[in-house]
Amino acid sequence: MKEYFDILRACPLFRDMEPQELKKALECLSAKVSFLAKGEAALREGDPANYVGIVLAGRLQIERTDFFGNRSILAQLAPGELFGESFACAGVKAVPVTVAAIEAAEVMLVDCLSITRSCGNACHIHQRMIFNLLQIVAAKNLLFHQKIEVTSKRTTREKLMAYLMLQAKRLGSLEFEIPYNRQELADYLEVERSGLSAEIGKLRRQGAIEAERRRFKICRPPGA
Amino acid sequence: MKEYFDILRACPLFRDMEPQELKKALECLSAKVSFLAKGEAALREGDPANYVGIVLAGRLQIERTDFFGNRSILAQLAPGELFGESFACAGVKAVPVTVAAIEAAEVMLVDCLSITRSCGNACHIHQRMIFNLLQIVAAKNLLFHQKIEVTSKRTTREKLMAYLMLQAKRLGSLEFEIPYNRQELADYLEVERSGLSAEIGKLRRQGAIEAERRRFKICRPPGA
DNA sequence: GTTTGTATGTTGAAATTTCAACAAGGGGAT
DNA sequence: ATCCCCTTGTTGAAATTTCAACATACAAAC
Repeated sequence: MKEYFDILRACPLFRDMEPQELKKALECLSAKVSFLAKGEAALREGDPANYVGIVLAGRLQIERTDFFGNRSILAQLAPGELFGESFACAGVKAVPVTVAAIEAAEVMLVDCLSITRSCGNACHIHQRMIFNLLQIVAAKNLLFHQKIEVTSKRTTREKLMAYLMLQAKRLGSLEFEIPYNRQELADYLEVERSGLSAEIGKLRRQGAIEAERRRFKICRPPGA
Repeated sequence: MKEYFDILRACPLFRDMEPQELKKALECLSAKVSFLAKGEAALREGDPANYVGIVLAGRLQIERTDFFGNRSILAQLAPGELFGESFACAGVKAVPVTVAAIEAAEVMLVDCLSITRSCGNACHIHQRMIFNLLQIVAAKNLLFHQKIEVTSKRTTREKLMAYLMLQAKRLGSLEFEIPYNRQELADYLEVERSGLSAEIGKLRRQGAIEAERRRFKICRPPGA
């Protein structure tokens, strides 16, 4: 577990914990580490929802595919971020999503009970983790709010601009890179890829944005 | 605060607390109660996000209205349920939603810090509330997951059927009542009201469902 | 009973999305 | 350089949604 110490120190689950405490916490958690190839799943739809996952390296994507094969992307995860924690904390039996690596990745899986159930000797560590978990789950909530805000727009164009404006705001610049390619962006916005490409082309020709692969620049904010 | 004691005992924030403890907790929280007329807002978009609200009576709706006046309904709240807790716990400055009463209602507002900040004398009560809050926020997360699952469908028909199937499953019967009228249902599904009405009519004529105001019956599950 | 207002259903035209299919471009492997 | 695969852009037809407008039904108020 030593090699992951620095990543874990930065993980919000262990926020405000001394190195010593983190070490103790890790002993309590009896975590196991998995290595994932690109495309492999850390959690599959239907798996039991006891586990909290922590991304140690690489990037993963939370997605869900319906009956007809339509993929919907819910969020993307970077090192230090958690997944599965909402399902585990809410006490559902099975996870309704798949968490898949979009590049080679490493994750740590922890039984959620070993976080929330206080152990005898170091109770305040568990309390700290529970409190941190609360903030993490609440922050996830905000992410979903944002996704809903974006996807509730009725046209591809509006969805795209809403998404881009949010990213611009988040990153503090009108020029930025997004973590999705076209297909993934379409699956996040819940629209058709070809229609999205068409709309990007139109906005580009109108001089509202510049777009080159994952790099975007907002030249004229919408409503102007 | 006495008159609300029974509602509060059933509120998940106070789960697994003895009446004595609940009483102590309430002293800590220094809550204030508001009475709301139909249509009045308990929380308005842009308000500071320090407060956790608890519904004491009546029903409220979490909604958000964009630039162009398009309303989007995120969830509906019944007595005992919380609102605003995610924003407060995530530490955002302002709430991005409006919580409005759809009928005369009473709510209790509590500063979130008074929940999460342990006080000197009854620490375990705060710990219990933090733990309960974690489960509540996680459960909210599931609600958003469901909404996203429904609204990610591409056609009005699919959204409607996905929503109805979820309700049927939740309520354990193919015949049930929904909490939304047509306009509200459209705002939840993120579609046009007239298109929704048209689609309901079509499904009715095809014998797939029966629908009368808020009462629905699924006669033929989709895919059959 | 009548009035009034709200909720729901209907319709046709315009706008938009989806779908399928293909073209163009980039990057890596050999 | 060539081949191959993957990503992105383009296009036209079919399907769907939106929009505006109006008809009908229902419930509460007078």
